[in-house]
Amino acid sequence: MVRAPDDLFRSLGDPTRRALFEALCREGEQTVGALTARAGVSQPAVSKHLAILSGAGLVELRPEGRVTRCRARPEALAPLRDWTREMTDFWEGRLDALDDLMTRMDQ
Amino acid sequence: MVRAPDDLFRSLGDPTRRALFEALCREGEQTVGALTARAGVSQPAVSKHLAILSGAGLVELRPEGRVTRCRARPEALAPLRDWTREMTDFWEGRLDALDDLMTRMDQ
DNA sequence: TCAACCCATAACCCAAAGGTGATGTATTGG
DNA sequence: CCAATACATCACCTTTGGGTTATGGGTTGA
Repeated sequence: MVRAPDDLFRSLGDPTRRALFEALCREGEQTVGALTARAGVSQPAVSKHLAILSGAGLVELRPEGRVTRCRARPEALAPLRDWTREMTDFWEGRLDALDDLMTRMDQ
Repeated sequence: MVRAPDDLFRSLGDPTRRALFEALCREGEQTVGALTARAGVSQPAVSKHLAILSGAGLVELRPEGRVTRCRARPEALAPLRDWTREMTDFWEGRLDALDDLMTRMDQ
């Protein structure tokens, strides 16, 4: 089993990166320049963040002429969803087991 | 709208903390000492991580005599689940809108 | 009571991460 | 063809974060 969620959590842990990803999800494809305009940080910072998001599979970077178009890949969130569900399931599984135990003890 | 997921992503971004949280979800309540035994880091490090997890609401610390019992609170993952769903919904919403546009253009 | 135990806190170190400005490299409009 | 544009990369700085050892404060068994 891979440590798939690791890169995801790490990438989305930074508020600037989360904001970039959110903007792309909400508003669709945008260029690096457009993202930089509202990011509140410099263009190199945005480029670096986008590279990290791209590395985690969360963003696709598509160079096109002299601009680079960026689009979100929300499918990449799947391992994260799976992980949270797994954690909750473990928890509820243990509760069920406890419940069974109590029931058997009652008899 | 609060930025609730921020603390969650940050907390779970560290592999050691993720492992602690996972252990508590899988195996239920444990003392700090028991967690330290397999954490691969020192006891102070574990205590610090647990404090962070507790701050994010992911873990409940219950001092009891001279031990401190720790249990996971998977309910705290809810904002994370909501956020991922929101991001996916935005994405699909935009796809639907695009679909509608195409349909209308076809006519 | 007192020694052993469990844990939190303090003080500190070091690597990693996020930020910047400067610069390089294609690309394109005029 | 040349100047401007868009972005990546470089070199560097500062802060943050995770790690450690040392220590202190409560709790408990002997």
